[in-house]
Amino acid sequence: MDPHLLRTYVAVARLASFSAAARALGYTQSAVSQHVAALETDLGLPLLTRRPVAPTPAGERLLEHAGSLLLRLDAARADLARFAAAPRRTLTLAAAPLALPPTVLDALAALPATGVTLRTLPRTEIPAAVATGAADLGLVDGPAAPSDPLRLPDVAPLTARRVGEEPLVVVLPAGHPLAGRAGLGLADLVDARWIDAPDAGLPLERLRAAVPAGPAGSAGQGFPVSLRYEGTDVRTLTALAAAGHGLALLPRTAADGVPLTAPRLVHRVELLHTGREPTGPAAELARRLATAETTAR
Amino acid sequence: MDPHLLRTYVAVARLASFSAAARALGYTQSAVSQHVAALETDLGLPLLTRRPVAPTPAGERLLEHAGSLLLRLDAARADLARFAAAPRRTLTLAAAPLALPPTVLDALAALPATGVTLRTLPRTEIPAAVATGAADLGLVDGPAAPSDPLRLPDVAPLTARRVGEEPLVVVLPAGHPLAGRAGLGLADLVDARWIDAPDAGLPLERLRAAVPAGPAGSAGQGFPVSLRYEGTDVRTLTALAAAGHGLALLPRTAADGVPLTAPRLVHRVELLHTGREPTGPAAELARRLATAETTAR
DNA sequence: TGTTATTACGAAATTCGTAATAATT
DNA sequence: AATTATTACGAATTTCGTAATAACA
Repeated sequence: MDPHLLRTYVAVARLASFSAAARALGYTQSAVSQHVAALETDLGLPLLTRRPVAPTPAGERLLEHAGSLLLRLDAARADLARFAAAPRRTLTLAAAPLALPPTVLDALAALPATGVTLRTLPRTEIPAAVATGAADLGLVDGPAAPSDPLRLPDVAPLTARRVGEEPLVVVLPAGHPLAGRAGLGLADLVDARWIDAPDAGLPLERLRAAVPAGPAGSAGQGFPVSLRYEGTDVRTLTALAAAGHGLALLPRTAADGVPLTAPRLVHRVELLHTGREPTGPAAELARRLATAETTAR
Repeated sequence: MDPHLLRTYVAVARLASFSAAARALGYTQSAVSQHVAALETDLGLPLLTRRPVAPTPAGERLLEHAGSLLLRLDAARADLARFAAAPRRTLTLAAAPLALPPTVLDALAALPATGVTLRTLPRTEIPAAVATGAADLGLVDGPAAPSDPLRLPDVAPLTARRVGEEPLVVVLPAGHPLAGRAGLGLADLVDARWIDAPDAGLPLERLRAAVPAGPAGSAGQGFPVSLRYEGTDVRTLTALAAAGHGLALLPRTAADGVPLTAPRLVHRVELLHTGREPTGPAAELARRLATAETTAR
């Protein structure tokens, strides 16, 4: 299972064409065909049906493996490359949309302004961005039990450090029957209509798992979805919620809303960097965030 | 970064010798030397010091990456191999020492007796055993917030399903001052002496993270260790605890002890299998455990 | 001096492109 | 008929072993 073979196999499967993959990779049709054939004989299985080109069940499965395998390979190479590289003079920061609370923005503003690049990505892509060196530091967020670390996909040995934790609020449209209430429990809201915004907001899937059983034997799996928003723009999400498309759960500083009482969950932000100590501006930011965290407690 | 090169590099680093690695891998000294040289030029870094043979800092780091990388490769190959393999007639079960509650033992006993092999492993090795095909099914356990999934290292796309959850108890020696108490909170015990038994018991590290802040501003990191036990034998652990070497936290069915009141944690057991549906006896066991779980609720 | 890593070199295997062939729409 | 995958084949490269060399202990 040579990574080269895997890479071409992935390209062929994604483009659904040997020749297109060959063009994309700078190979010949012939070479691509040979790569796929070699992989198939190595594994002893057909991976693709030809005409139309589509992965077999085994091929589908290989795609899952290949994705994280190739990602890890890139991550390893990038990590090793940092040993030889000169200390960075610039800072590239990859942040999930809700992972920029005021503390982080302040620390960022206080940085001696070298070239800072800030990039917003869906939260699931942040670890990969840091691991492959596309970003020097990452800011991930998510719902978590108070003082529990986030669940992050491990693409490489990364270090995560908490830089913020705040309550969650529910964004309700003005006329909503619950709008007057001072505090709500998540369990009160399992039957409400929700906006599923896995990238801009918090993935509902996590909430389903977090709410113990549902009140009074509620069947189904709670948190029914009225609208799905696939972008990363938080203001769009709050606008949708205010307009009555459904409820949305956000950290307090991201939106005005009704606070959740005694929530089992908080919104947590973690700073992500590679296993070794960061250097240059990245180290500076990490230091500022660390002190901001400890003094705030 | 050819996997072959990685594999020989890992062997050389672990055996601290080119020639020993060559013997172990069925290569020549020369070939091994060339492999390492190729890897070093590819990455542009020295990975090993010679005489004595030891990894450089970059080499250390590569070892971390290589470990999970090669594991994932094996896992992918094993997973794909299952597509071609005949349905299994036997069942190999890899279980952590505390991951065999009565429900599981009952289900196992009720199986139409084909060849069943049960293997006890440290909990950290269970996912790898399942992913690489060394076991058909795995049973992992660990402390978790009630109805929260366990945190498992993702070596491959595995499926985990809860098969049991029970309270935790503290094993105290007979004369212990707290022995009379009906129920204890974990926070009462941060200053007690503990036995760290990451394989036989529950890793203390997890408890440190789980207990919010420590009572009355307790400094340090709580749960001081008086003895470390590295085996997987639960009876040894309970004996050590009873003899007064320190406290141990165990699931209720594994040991008599003082129950923990209102714990933020329970002991949870999950059944692990590969992403596709298991076949043969493995499927049978999974089915029995699923029904046992739902009827027990 | 004995063990162990590196280097030189050649045979064998592999990899990839050209070009011809076969199969599908 | 046109596009696209496979196959045949040869040149270039890579890989691994033998054997000589060099560097420790």
